Amino acid sequence: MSENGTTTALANGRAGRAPTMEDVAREAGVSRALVSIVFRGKPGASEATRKRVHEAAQRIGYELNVAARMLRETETNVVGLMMTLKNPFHTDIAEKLIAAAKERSMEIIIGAVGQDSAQDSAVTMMRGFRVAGAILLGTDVQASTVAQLSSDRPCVVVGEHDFGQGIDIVRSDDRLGIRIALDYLLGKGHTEIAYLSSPHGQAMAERREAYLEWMAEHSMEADVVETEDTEAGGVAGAGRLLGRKNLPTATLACNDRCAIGMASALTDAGVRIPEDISVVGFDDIEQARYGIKLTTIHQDTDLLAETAMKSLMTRLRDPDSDATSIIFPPTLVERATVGPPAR
Amino acid sequence: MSENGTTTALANGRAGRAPTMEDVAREAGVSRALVSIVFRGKPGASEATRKRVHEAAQRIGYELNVAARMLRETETNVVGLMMTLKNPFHTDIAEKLIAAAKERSMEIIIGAVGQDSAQDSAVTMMRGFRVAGAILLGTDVQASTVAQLSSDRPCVVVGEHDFGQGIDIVRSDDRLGIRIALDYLLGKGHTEIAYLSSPHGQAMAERREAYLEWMAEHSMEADVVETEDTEAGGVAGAGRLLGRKNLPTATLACNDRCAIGMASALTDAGVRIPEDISVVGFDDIEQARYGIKLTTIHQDTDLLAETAMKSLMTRLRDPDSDATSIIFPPTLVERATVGPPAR
DNA sequence: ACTATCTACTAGATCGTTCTAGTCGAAGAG
DNA sequence: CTCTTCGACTAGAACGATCTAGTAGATAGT
Repeated sequence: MSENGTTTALANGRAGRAPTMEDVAREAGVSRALVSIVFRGKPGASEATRKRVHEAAQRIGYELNVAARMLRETETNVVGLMMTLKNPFHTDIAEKLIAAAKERSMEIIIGAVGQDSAQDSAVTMMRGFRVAGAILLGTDVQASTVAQLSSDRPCVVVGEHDFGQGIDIVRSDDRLGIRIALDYLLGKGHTEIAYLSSPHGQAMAERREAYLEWMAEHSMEADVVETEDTEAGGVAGAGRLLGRKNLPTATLACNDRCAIGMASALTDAGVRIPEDISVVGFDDIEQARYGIKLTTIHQDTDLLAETAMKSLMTRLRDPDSDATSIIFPPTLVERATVGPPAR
Repeated sequence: MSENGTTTALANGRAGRAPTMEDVAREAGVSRALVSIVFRGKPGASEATRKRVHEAAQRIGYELNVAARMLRETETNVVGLMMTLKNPFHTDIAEKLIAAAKERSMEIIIGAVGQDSAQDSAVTMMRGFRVAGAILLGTDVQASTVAQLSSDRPCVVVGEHDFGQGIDIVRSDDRLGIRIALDYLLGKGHTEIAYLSSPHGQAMAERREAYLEWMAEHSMEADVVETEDTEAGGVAGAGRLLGRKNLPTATLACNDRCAIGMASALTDAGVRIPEDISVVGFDDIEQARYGIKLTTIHQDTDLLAETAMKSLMTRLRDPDSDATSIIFPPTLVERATVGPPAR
């Protein structure tokens, strides 16, 4: 740029601008290209110069410009993660995904969707960043979301069901989970079992289906309370139950948040758990372990996260490989919310 | 680029590459610069062409390349948000911040730090993206983190205390919160009040200080249980209490997560809440409303989030304005974990 | 001594935008 | 009629990296 000696001293501190590789190169007495090589850890530089470059960068407070890198790079190591911040099951998996990504020196950018799921903005963000791949945490992943993303890059959906070919799925066996819970309740002697259902997403639909199927198989009367998969939904569901002449002896909720809300509202109304009514949840979020000590269906978030990342890496390496559906069996974890039926 | 008629038909679909503004321009029959004007919503294009450009973009599936925009743009509208995904208080504020950002058509990128707080990677990310400003959610924001970020852009710290000049602070009055809680317990007749303390961060230090101060003022014997500000920390704290000859009549925890963990462990041990011991938390996270129904010190997350965003916008508009510390008074919310002392 | 191979390094093109400095034609002012 | 102003539009430089295609010098094989 400025090649005259007099300005050189000022040149590395262009007013108000962050230093660039050019500045580092000048400081270290090498070319810009070599600085790039050093920062990418690619072969082609001696140990001595690597050290010199890093020191120079440190000295002038250089930080790599991610935008410039992303623009030029032919293959990116950024993957997008769509999730709901307020969903503990999501944050649990997300934290593990981030760790898994770091191990593979991948970057994760988070596309947060609100409770009211503005999935479009997450899609726009990921497409805008040209992420190499995407991991979508259910619940209620829209087919259009998947379609828009998967046309240009591999996608793996965690916790939701079918989205046509080319989409990797990693999830727990929701049907099995529900059956395990119901078998367990039956073993305790329960025959009047209500189910708190959520209208959101395929996983929730399958849980509901599995409940109906099992109840039919056992010639029991299905008792579905339609509500939401949140604490507030659980409270609403409890309200519905309390309005009846008599309560079921047990309830199975579509997830832990709903179970926790319901249990809380029931307790408020003077209904004792598990003496008067038993409650089972689904997911085994961290909060299920405290306070209420919820008996629930456990999903292995470590396994889910690690597998999701592995699936994505496989597809990134070999984009034409077949998409896989990996389904893990959930397990029951007994805590304190189930007892024998009251009547 | 290719100016010969024969390849034109193929040119807009360069194999494997996402369409660019150039492609949109060709499709709409205008220049690349005009497409840019349209996408930025800047004046300089007629309504008719705006429509034509948008339709062309839609038709060929164009999505703006964020990296290229960020690289070229002189002033960015991206702000960084550092937070802990697994901290419900953070996710609560984060969700509101995201909404507040959207209203102002700002973008937020999340730098997630794990429980074990790897704040450096969040700093690297934000500096790498050249964010215009940063919002840092405590707890335990390191001074070095703030220093590195604030040298190049305005920073507002939410929930933590002093970081020297130039740093905006938005927080609740922790000292007042603790005093309100203790006054309330005293009003109920409690004189043996233990405090579960966390070593992380300035806010926690101030809460602890305020407890010691208040106890001294009231000539009561301070009883600090050193633990962590998580559910597991609460369990550990309860264990410590249960190991004693007799329990205090009330406990105040450094935050709700800790209170919930403690309450859970106490209940497991057969200690009734609030009959045998009273429990007060701090923060009023959503989970405090369910199950345990924790009496706690409420922080207004709506207000905190909105104010943080406002402070940041002010500083972005006028970087030389004085940094402000905005401190809100917290309030007590009575639920079900406090009663008169057992003895 | 001649060629081949390897390591260390560099110049210049390139990624897809935004920004700067215009051009062109129509409308309005005198 | 000329001069200015304005709106609509465009060409080309710039942003800060990575990538391609090299060069120079050392080492080794024949």
